Amino acid sequence: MSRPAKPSLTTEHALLGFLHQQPMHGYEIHRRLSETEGLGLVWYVKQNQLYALLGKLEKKGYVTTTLEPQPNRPDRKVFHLTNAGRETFWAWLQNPVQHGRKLRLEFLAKLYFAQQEEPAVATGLIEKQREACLVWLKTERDKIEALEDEQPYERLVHQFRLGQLEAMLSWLDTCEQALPELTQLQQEPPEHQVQE
Amino acid sequence: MSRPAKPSLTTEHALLGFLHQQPMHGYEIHRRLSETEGLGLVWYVKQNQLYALLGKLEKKGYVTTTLEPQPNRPDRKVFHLTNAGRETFWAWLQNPVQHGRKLRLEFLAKLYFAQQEEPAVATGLIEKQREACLVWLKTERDKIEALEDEQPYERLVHQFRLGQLEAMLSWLDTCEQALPELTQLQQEPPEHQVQE
DNA sequence: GGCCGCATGTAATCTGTTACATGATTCT
DNA sequence: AGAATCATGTAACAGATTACATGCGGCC
Repeated sequence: MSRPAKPSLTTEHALLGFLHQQPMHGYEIHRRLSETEGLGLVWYVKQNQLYALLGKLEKKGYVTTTLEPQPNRPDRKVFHLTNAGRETFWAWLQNPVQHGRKLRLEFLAKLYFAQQEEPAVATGLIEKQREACLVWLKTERDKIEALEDEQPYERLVHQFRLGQLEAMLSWLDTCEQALPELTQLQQEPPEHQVQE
Repeated sequence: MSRPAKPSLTTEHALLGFLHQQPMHGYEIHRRLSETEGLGLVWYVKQNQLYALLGKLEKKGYVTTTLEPQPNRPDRKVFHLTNAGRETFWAWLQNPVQHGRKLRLEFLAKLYFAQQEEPAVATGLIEKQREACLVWLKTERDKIEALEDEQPYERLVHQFRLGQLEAMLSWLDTCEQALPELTQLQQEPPEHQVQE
């Protein structure tokens, strides 16, 4: 009788984003993640790990698979999003990351997919992330003030985090300004076609 | 006939720093890492993982152990640095970290131990780290320039990294300025005494 | 009586990496 | 002839996390 348990929303949910665009087979996802453009710049997943992750997503019921025979090649295993998968993806996409160190990978991945949706999705994500960052920032500032002039090492630690957070916040502003430019690219005709 | 292989210098070498101060048993190291002061603020290692790491360091020949009987308690297993351990620690301590994401944990750990040595050790570490960061900074700047106005997502990715690096560099300056304050604390009498 | 501190670990699990395996086609 | 591309994986190992295990003394 185990309940679905917590979704916990980690980076692997980003894979659902590819299937949200259209059903896709593993090799194709790997090809996209291997490009030096797009998400591949931020997140590279090794081929074997990718297949393992896709298998896990199937076991959790986020995707189903169909086999597409190829002449003289192994069958393509095409992954399709289920409703549960779609819901999980949306939840993942719209929630900010809960730690500063996750901006580098996970937030950038969210932004990548958010930017391909309605502009409002990306705007909302950025706004929520900014709020989260501001809370962390305040915490660090308070800690630094509380330390005053004692414990110089501890102060340096918090100043490091503070500096990183300030840079993140100012970068989030840059993101917001770049959004129109970002979303207008989506209007151009798609380049990749999976079905023949 | 396997050679010692590369030392590879990871965070676990930080443990050697505790033993550099004086021989110590596992529980004592854990106690220090559990404090909200000092290194514990940056690096928390779970008890069982700590024992595993210490065992690994012993197997690699960086430490030796002696048993110190306790009345009504399990024997203390006291770890002592070997010459190999001392050399490895110094190499780890003096070399900058090789990726920006390692500043948060590993560089801060290096700084913690460096600050307890001669001021020149900390100064040298900061300077080397600054040089490494400047190289990364230049790489990112070049990439951003090369992109010009195309590929706005890619530009955002590099701008994120650039912002983090700039914050790191400015923080390294703060570190250097804080050094005198930091090292003068070392002159005060030690608070922790292991031997009775 | 129950929890915290002292002091040590082992075992099972999860996650990720490296290496290995297959087999046809197209490019150089 | 050899390498790269297409397309899928398995097996072995390394690392960290979680849970489990022991046992005494002192405090509330």
